[in-house]
Amino acid sequence: MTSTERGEAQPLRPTKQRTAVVEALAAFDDFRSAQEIHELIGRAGSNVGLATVYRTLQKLSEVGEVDMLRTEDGEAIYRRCSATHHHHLVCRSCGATVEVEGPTVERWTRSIASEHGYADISHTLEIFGTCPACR
Amino acid sequence: MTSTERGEAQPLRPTKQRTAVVEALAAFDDFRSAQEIHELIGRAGSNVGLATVYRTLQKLSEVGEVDMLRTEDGEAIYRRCSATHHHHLVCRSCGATVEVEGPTVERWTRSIASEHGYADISHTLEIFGTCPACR
DNA sequence: GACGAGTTGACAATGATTCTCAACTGACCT
DNA sequence: AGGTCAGTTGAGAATCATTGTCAACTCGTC
Repeated sequence: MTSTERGEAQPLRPTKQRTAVVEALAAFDDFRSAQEIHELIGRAGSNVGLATVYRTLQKLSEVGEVDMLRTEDGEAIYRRCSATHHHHLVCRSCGATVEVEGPTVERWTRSIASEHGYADISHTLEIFGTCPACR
Repeated sequence: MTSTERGEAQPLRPTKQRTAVVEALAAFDDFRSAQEIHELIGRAGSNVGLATVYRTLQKLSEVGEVDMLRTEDGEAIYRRCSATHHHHLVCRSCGATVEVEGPTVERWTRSIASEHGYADISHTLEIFGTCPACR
């Protein structure tokens, strides 16, 4: 098994634009659409093409630097994230997000899957609710 | 609290078109896109407008007769389903789907959420893997 | 057999995302 | 410093799922 096989994702070449995206991501805690992020970057003074924002977010999410999920209507939204496997607890009204994790679900999904003979398991899980501030 | 408030979803008026969609849904077990379903209906002899297929699937999913989920690239896919709350175990390569359920996750999400003060909880969970037939 | 709300279909419109391609840039070599 | 080249960028066109529009139709009911 060579070490290059596992899609090592060679480090992205650092450019003005990528820096701008990363900085924009640092500015909020909830999930935002690519367009909103593009907007933020513009507002912050830099000027990065929308296509580039899309490309960058895509790459960052492949590398695991950002989480990507889909809104109800299929729009992709992004957020910087910690490197470890985790899920999200998202406020339905203000979008406030908490990263959550725990062995319970991991164990459950794995056992359910193997019960049915499925291998090579992965899963997605998002929890929605109303946060304390929005009650 | 009146009984009409909770979006009771009055029964859909039965039409040729809706019947055709429901019949098409009966013909497969995995998730299909609206366009594929439209295609199937055509192939089966009926002729239903694409917009109608979209509208119907949307309504059926509101009523809980079909499950809707999003592919990696944001496309909506549908499948008839049982009425009870459940999740899916989907084969990554052939799409074979098993409905799964269990108190474990339900309990876990509820407790995680309330730990963080979130109320009025809901969640989405999909498990992906390779089914026995595709190993 | 007429009426009215719900439904349909053809097609336009929307909107997020991706593609295209020529121009630019960063890292590296000499 | 100049040369080279793969990786990157931007502007706008192109794609494609999905939704809106609106006049014509249909179901159940009177």
